[in-house]
Amino acid sequence: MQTPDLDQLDIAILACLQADARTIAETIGAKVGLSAAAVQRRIKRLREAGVIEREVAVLSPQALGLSMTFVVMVEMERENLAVLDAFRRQVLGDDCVQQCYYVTGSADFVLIVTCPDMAGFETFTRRMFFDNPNVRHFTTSVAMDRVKVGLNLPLGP
Amino acid sequence: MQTPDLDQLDIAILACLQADARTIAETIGAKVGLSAAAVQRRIKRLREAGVIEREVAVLSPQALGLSMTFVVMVEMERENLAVLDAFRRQVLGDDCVQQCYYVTGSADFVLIVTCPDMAGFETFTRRMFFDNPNVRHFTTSVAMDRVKVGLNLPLGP
DNA sequence: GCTGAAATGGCCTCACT
DNA sequence: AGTGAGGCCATTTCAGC
Repeated sequence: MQTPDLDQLDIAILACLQADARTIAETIGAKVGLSAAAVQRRIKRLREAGVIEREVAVLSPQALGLSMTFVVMVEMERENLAVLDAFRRQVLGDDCVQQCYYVTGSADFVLIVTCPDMAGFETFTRRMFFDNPNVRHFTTSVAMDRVKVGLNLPLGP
Repeated sequence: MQTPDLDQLDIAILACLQADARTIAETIGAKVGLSAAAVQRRIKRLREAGVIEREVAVLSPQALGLSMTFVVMVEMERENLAVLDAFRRQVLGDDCVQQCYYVTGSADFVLIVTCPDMAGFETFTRRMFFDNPNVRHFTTSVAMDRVKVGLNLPLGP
């Protein structure tokens, strides 16, 4: 990543695309005051520059039977690189883990986990935590409501 | 949401689209063993049924100068509906807040926050927490690494 | 260099089989 | 569900600013 000189037009285009990637160039052009061709040229440039990392379909967790979300704070036994890396790999390979952050503070990792039900989550905790001697402690919070699920980054000043 | 009878072909199509929403129907068809038109018919159905909620561009936080991510646990003063709803609205209107979950446990809310820098986060904490008498306590964890940022839901059995 | 207008080409859509 | 005609949209080209 090297060239993030984005003008206001780029920002406006990005705002449209992160709201709806299927917005046609003509519509965007009308909003930002550019021709459709110019919009598409900029989109192509933004893709190649990596400002637009990818374009994805957002699926409904409910429709897929994944109605439960959990926030889990994980504290590791000893913070050496090998242990942390092993846990990273385990997290990356587990489909239940939607997100994982390696953080400062009392916990080492924060996980956002989705499961079909409570039983699924128990199976998850077993394979992820109880079977892992390097996990000292974990704290689970059940998400009663997803107030905000951020896919959009704040744009503009 | 009422009609989640998805067969294996639907699942396979969804897997393609949540990896890359720009995958053309012909390519998907070759993978799953269907004609392009059949794939598009299914995609249309999945969109109308709400299984595909939307299609969005994923932007690079770095490219937009949002290099810092925080996990914040928030504890409210008194858990009455008015206070909680007010906080919800505040969260929804704040661009720094990427995600927010209302959870069980010692904390009431878990926030995922992105800011350009530490100063930006301090400004955020002031307007969101210190200026809010209903916030009893909050704990910040700085994300040193985004190990996994889940946009993909686990598909299949 | 970036823009807008027009021509080309690709993909989606729809009617029909 | 597959096939093919039609239409829409992205892409390229070219001239102008």
